[in-house]
Amino acid sequence: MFESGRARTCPRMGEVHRMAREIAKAYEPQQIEPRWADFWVKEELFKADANAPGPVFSIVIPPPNVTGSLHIGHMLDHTEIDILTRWHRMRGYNTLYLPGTDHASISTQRVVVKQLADQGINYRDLGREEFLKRVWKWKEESGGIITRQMRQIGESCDWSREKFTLSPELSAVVTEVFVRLHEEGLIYRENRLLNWCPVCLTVLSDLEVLHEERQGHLWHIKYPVVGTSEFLVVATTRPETMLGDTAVAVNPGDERYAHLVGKKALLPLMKREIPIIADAMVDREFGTGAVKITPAHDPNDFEVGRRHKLAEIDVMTDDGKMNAAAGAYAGMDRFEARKRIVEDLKALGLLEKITEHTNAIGLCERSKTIVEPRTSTQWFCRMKPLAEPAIAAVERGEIQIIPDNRREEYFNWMRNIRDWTLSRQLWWGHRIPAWHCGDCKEIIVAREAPAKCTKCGSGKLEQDPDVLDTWFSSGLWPFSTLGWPAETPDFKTYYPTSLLITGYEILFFWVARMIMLGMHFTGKVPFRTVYLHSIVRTPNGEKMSKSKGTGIDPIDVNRRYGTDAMRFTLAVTASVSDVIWTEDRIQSSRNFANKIWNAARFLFVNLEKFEQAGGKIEDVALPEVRDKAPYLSGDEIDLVDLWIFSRLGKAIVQNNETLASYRFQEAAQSVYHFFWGDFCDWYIEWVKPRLLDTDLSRATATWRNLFAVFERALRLLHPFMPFLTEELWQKLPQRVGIRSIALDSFPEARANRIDPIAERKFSLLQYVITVVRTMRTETPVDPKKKIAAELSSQDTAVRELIKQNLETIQRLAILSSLQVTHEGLTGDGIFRSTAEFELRIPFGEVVNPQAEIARLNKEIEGLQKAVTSKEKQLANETFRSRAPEKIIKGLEATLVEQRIELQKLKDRLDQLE
RNA sequence: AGGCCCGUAGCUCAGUUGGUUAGAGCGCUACCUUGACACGGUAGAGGUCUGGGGUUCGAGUCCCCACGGGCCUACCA
Repeated sequence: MFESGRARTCPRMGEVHRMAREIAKAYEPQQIEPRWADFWVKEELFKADANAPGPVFSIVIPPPNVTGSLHIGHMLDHTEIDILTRWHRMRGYNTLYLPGTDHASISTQRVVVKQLADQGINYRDLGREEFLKRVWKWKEESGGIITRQMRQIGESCDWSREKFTLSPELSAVVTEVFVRLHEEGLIYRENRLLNWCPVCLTVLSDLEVLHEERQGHLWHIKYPVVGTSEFLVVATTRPETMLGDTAVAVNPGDERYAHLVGKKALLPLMKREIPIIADAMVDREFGTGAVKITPAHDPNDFEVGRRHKLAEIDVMTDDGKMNAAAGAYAGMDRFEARKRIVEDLKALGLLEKITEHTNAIGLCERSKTIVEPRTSTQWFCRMKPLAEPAIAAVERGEIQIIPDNRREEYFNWMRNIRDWTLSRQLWWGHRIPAWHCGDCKEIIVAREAPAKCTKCGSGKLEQDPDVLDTWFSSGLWPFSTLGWPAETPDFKTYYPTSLLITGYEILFFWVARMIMLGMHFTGKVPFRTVYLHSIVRTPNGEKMSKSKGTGIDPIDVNRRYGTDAMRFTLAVTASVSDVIWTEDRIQSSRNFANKIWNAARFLFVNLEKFEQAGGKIEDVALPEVRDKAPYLSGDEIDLVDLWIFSRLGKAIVQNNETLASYRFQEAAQSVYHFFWGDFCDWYIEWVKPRLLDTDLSRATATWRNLFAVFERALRLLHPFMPFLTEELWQKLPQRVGIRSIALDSFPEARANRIDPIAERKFSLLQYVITVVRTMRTETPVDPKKKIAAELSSQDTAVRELIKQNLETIQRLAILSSLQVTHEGLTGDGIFRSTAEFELRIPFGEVVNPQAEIARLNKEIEGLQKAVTSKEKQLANETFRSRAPEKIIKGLEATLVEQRIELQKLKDRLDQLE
C-alpha cells in the first residue's frame, strides 16, 4: 500500500486563516474543476507503469466515435469506469485506464458526406483520395473534442497510451488479423443477397439492420396463366419488386394449384413469361398460397431462385431508384414506382384486392432508410469456429457477464451466429488487404501490396476498393491497444483486461466479437468481467436522441451542477434496468456536494477560532495516525468518537462490498448516508461546543478526531466526487507528501474499529433526543423554549450513560433540565416509554395538553393491532411447530414488550380522562 | 414467431439466500432564518408492493395465469 512518505510541515497558522477566508460560502464547481482537471493531466498522475508491483486492474475504454462529443451514455460508461478505476488505484492496484477513439467508419463518413452535400458537393465526384483528405481534415478539427471533454471531466486515464483505431499501428494489427483469418480459411468471398442501404450506399451486416413493425398492405395481384383463361393470384407487400419476378411459386402439396405447376404465368406490366414452380417454402395458409418470386430482392425468393436456378434480375440502382431492367418505371424512386405500379395494375383490372398487413421492415441503423435486399459479392468471416470457444469461456465462467440475463442473450445469439459480412462499400476505414489481378482475376490477400500477381505475374494489380466493417477493428481493441502481436510489457501486464463496462446495446456488435477475436488470437479471454449497464432515457421513457433533440448535454449539465454532482447522480441511479433522467436527482447530488463543502467550511472557519484561542494545528493534524488503529488513545476518545469511527468503518466495508459487485447505487447511498446522516447531522452537532472548549487539550483532542474522520471520509468519497474531494483534501492541514488524493490510499475499514457496543450505546442517546424532539413537535411546545423533562430507567447502565451525556442531550433536545431517575414517573404531562426508558414533559411546559388524548388514542389503536396479529400468529399450532425457534422467540419477546407498552398507554389515557 | 425485463409512496427508483413495523431521493405538511450549509435544520403525512390463483407456518421476494409498459432476436411473401 501507499506509504505516507515524509510528512510535510504543516501549514503555518496564517495559511489556515487564508484558507478559511478563501473558502466560498457555497460549492462552486465551476471555480474548482478546471484547475484540478488540468493538474491531473499535466502532472500525468494516472500514467500506468507496466512494471509496477501489486495486483493489476486494467480497463480499456469503449472507444467513442472520434468525431463525436460526449453524450449521456458515455457519461454513464465513463463514470462507472472511473469510479472503479480510482477506487482500485487508491487500494494499491497497478491500474490502467486506457483511453482512445474509434474511426467509426460508416457514421463518420456519413457526417462528412452530409457536410459536403450541404456545400453542394457529391462526395463521389471528389474521388476516393480527395474525399479521404477531407475526412482526415475533419478528424483533425473535431477529433479532439471528445478527448478534451474527457480531460475536462477529470477521467483518470493514462493519456500517454491514447489509441485510435485507424492509426498506423492499429491498422497494422487489423491487416495482420485479416490476413491470418484468411490464411486459416475463415475469411472468404461470396455472392449473396444482402441488406443494402440506398443512402449509405453500402451493404450492411444483419446487426446493422433495425426491425420495425409497420402497418402496411398486402396487394393481391392477378397473374394470367399462359395458355388458359385462368389467373394465379399472388399476395405481396412489395409490388414494385414484381418487375424483377422470375417465377411464381406454390406449395407442392397444394391441390388448388397443382394443375398449374409447370405452366407459365405472364408477368403483368413486363409481359414476361415466368415459370410456375412448386417449393416447400411456400406457406399455403398465408395470403393466397401463391408467391411471386423475386430472387434479387427478397431473401426467401433468393433461396428459391438458387434452388430452381432462376435468373436474378436486380431492378434497382444502388441509390434505390428503378433501373433499366424496370422497363417503363426506370428512373423512378422505388416507392414512387410502387404507387404507379399499383395504379397501373388497377387500371388493367389485375389488382384483385388490398388488405391490411403489418410486417417488420428493415431499417439502416445509421440512416433509418428502408434497406433493400440486393445481391453482391462481399467478404465474409466464418463465425461458428470462432464462436464455439467464446461460448465455452462464458459457460465456464472465465468471463462473467453481469447482469445474468444478458448472459442468456449472449448464448442465444452466439449459438445461432451467422457469418459476418465484413466488407463495406465505404472509403473511410481499413481498406481490405486484398489485391485483384486485372489479367487472371486472381485475388491476393497479403500484409503488403504485392508487386505482381502471384499466379500470372501480371503487374496489373488493384487493391480491393472496400473497407472493413468498423466493428472489425474495435473487435481487436483490448489487445491491439496493448501492443499485440508483440509481447510488449503492456500486453504482458495488462492483458487480459480486468473488466469491460459498456451499454448492453452493443453486446453483439462489440462485446461478443472481442471475445471471439481475443480468444482466437491471444488464446486468452480479453476481459474477465463484462458489466452491461442500462440506458439513460428521457423523462418520457424514450431513448435520448440527438436528432430529435431529446437528449441532454452532459457537459452543459456538468457546468450547471458540477461534474461531481453528475457523477454522483449517475452512480446513485446506476441500475440494471433502464433509467429515466430527471433533473431532481442531480439537484439532490449538487446539494450533497454543497453539504460536504459546507462541512469543510465549518471545519476551517472554526479551526481559525481554535487557533485564535491558542490551539495548535500541529497538534490536530497528525499524519502518523491517519490510518492506524488505534487512531488516538486514552481519554481523548469519547463515545461519540468511537461511534463515528465505527460508522465510518461500516460505510467503508459497505462501499467495498457493493462496488466489488458493481452495485454503484448502494455504494453511493452508503457514503451519502454516512456523510450526511451520521457525520453532519450527529457527529458535528454533537462535538460543536467541545471544539472551542476552554480546556485546550480537550478542544485539541476533539479537533484531532474530527479531522481524522473528515479526511478519511474525503478519501472514501473520492471515487465518486473526485474534484470536490481533491479541492478539500488539498486544503487539509494534515497533508502527507502525496501529490493528489487520487494517489492516496483508500481508507481501511480495519483502522476504523467497528464497535457494536459503542453503536448501541450511542443509538440509545440518539433515541432519547429524537423522542424528546418528537414529543415537542407533536404536543406542541414552543420550538425555542427550553423545557424541563424527566427520564426514568430501571437500568443503571442506561442512567449512567445518559447522565454522562446530559449536557449534550439537553442542548440537542432543547431542554433546560433532564431529571434522571430509576423511579416510575408520576404527575401530569406527556409521557413516552420505550423498552429502555420513560420520558415525561409536564403539562406546564406544553401549549395544548388536550392534543395528547387524541394522540394516545391513535397510538393505542395502532399498537393494539400489532398485538392482536402477533397473538393470533403465536396461537397458530402449525406456525409453532414449523417456524424456526429464533423467529418464534423474537415474536414472543416483541409481544411481551408491546403488551406492557399498551397497558402503559391505556393507564395514561385513563389518568387524563 | 421466440426470448428477456419491468409494473413497490404523487414522481424517479432501491429492496441478493421468503421471516416479525417495506426503504431512499425529490415533492408534500408544520415549525425553525440557530455564526458550516434554506443547495439548510427538526418533526411528520403518504405504499399492503398491477390483478387473480398456487407453494409455504410465513411471499414484495418462489411458481402459474391475466393485464399494462419496454427491449432483444427472427428471411414468412
